[in-house]
Amino acid sequence: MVRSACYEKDSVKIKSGVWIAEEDTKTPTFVLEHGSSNWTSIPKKTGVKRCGKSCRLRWNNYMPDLKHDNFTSQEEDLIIKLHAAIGSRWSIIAQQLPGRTDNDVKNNWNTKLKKKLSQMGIDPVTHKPFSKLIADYGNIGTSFHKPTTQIEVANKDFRNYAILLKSDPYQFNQQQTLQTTGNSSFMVTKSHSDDDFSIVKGDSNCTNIKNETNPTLVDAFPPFSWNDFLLEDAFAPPTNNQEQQILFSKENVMSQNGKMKEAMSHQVSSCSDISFVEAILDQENEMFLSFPHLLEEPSNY
DNA sequence: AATCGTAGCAACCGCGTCAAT
DNA sequence: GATTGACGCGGTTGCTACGAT
Repeated sequence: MVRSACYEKDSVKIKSGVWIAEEDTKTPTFVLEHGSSNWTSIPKKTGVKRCGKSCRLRWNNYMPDLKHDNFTSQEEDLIIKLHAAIGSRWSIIAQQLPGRTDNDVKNNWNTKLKKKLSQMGIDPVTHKPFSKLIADYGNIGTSFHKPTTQIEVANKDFRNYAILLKSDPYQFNQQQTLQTTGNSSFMVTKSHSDDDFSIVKGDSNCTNIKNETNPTLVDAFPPFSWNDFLLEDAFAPPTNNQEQQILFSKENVMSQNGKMKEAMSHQVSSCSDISFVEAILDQENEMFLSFPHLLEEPSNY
């Protein structure tokens, strides 16, 4: 189905462009009084000649509790770290920054942070130093390995998130939720009083989730370093030494999946609407637990 | 003073997903 | 199962302000 995002309905001319004061008064007043359950009806009820989508966007960007001042250096650091970990998922990143919208975060990234990283010699896409990218360019084809299985992808996500947690003690003293692959999300909790943090795989609709603690994942928080913003090379095979030290080795991931599975089993009792996709992923995880050799390098056909 | 280039921000657009019919 | 409509997200564009020439 192809149609314009904002189309004319009932012969009402849809206005576009900058919002005027009158429109800015009508829409928020209506939303505050009646809620925002049906955006398409709001233009009709308020008399504003905008499409519902436009009203929603305007409301989201100008809700009363939003900040409109410049980003602090702490906020910018957090954006960089989160971008390194999960990429340009602006809505998720914005959830970690109270009072900021995804549009704010995205604009700040595009106008300031990308340049900041580039000036420091760091590629804002891969979060690697340009020098390393150039060096790696010469090695393309010799050691190319993409994460292909569900567990390997999760492994990469966890490794990135572990880097994130390692490098940011001030932000992650509370429950944090990050969406990773597919419909899944992982909730990570950490406290400053000990070095433990817990990971559970969750569903956004579920509120009663039981945690499993894993004390081995992060041992200590080193001082801040820009190196923390650099992603581990996802395509390079680990050296023997790295293989031993890596936070989320296959065994760890399998262990994690076991724990997540266990955690999820607690969830099932409280969440009746666990998705079909999650069930399929469960089956896949169970298969890999039973047949660990399947985690080995895929065959080249 | 006029022109040009750039940065920052607001809004639009297209697509994917989901729910209702 | 197919269609339709609504919502949410990320990429992109356009406008405005401001500084440099």
